[in-house]
Amino acid sequence: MATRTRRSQRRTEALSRERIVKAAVELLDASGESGLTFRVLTERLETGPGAIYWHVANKDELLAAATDAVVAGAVATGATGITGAGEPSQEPEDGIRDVALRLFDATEAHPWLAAQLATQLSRNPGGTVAPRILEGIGRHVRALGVPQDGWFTTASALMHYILGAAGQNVANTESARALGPEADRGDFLGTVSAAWKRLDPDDYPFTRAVAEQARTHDDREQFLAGVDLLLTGINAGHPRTA
Amino acid sequence: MATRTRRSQRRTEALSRERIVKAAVELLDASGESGLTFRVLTERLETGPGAIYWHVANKDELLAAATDAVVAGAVATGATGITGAGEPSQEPEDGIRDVALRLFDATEAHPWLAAQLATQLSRNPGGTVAPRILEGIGRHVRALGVPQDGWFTTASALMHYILGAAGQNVANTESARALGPEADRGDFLGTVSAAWKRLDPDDYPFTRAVAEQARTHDDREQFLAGVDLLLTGINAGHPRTA
DNA sequence: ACCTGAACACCGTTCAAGT
DNA sequence: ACCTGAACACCGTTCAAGT
Repeated sequence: MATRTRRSQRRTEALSRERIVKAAVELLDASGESGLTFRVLTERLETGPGAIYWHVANKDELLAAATDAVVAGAVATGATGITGAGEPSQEPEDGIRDVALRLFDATEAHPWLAAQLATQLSRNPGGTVAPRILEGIGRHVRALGVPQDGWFTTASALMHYILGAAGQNVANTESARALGPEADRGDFLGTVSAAWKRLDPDDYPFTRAVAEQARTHDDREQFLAGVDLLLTGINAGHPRTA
Repeated sequence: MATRTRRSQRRTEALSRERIVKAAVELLDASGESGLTFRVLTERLETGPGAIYWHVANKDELLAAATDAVVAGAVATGATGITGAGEPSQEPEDGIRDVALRLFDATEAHPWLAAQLATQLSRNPGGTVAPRILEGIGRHVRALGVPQDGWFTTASALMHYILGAAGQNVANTESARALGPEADRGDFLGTVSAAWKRLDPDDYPFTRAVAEQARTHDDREQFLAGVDLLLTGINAGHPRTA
């Protein structure tokens, strides 16, 4: 059974918090939150559970680290509207749409992210995730000409909308996936739409009236429409004269 | 040990899905998601796990039912703006603020709700939770004079914002509680604010600039300010002439 | 300082058996 | 139809022991 020189050439790199978090993200991407287990993490990293606990306090911290890593990557890509030279390069509105879409796309690429963001922000709002997002949005809020005493409220409103909407998008994508390999999101939205049309007309007139729109809507477009609603409201409060 | 007539008068009511869900909500309220266990549920209801599984498919379904029950209660109270007589009774803007606040308050009364809403909507968007919220908001969106082809987008934007913001509010309340029994949310916000002020000035200029506002802000006010931002944006799109 | 791996307490879920 | 409760597979976490 050659317990010896097997795989001697490709020496396993030393365990590190970084490697553990990376493996965690991969497991989460591959099979969701329930797929992240110390057992499979242990196999994947070819160690024992004790080794992992040396680098990471517990599973909650591991999930937080995974969330933070992904958010950091999402917000960082594209340098948040400030390009190398330092010129503004885009209108503040576009900057906000940009950050929003990056977070939106991140939740699409990592379906576990949305629920995890809610949990992380909720259990540990003093953590690193909120500042990352706030900062990504905030620079543009300032550029928008919002008076300083409205900065926090404005940036928070945008952040809350983004997180809420991104979560809902994952919902649709994931549920479509759950319908089967050959089903697409159209099939799934059709199912939801049909269910809504079957609701009690007395109790759910609006939802029924809107069922058709739910079936044909584009998530990305709808997401941006919501951002624009907020932008309009924000700009109405302090008309830019420049 | 008198196995007999003990508690014969207060005969245990028959088990039912309703009783199970009620007990689940109580456990969740008392000790969070980790406090809801088939073991303690079993003790509380004086049965075996098999009995519970007769009424409920699994833990996920139980969590979904608990979430739905709480949302139903929150949205129903106050009859969603339509009083007995049938008169409008309030401006549509106030109706929206009303529904929003009810959901906001519900997440405050049931700290597990926000994260659970994200999970439920995400795993099962065809469920009952989304229609309930949509309907509560939708009636007022219609009354606002939004053209029909904008109904879904508008109501969805409001729902997403509400869910995102409510989640963040829980965050602050819970974290304050975690600081200790005598700590209030002011103590907690102070801690977060201080942490933000310690961030790298180059990486986090906005978050640092906003740290003081974070310390003194009122969650409820900020929540409503966001709703109003959206309302302004919505009304700007289709000026009411009435 | 970092890692091993057996052991522990606890979890959701099943199922043959009862009434 | 509804309930019992022992049993199963699996989970996060600990810790004495190694290097």
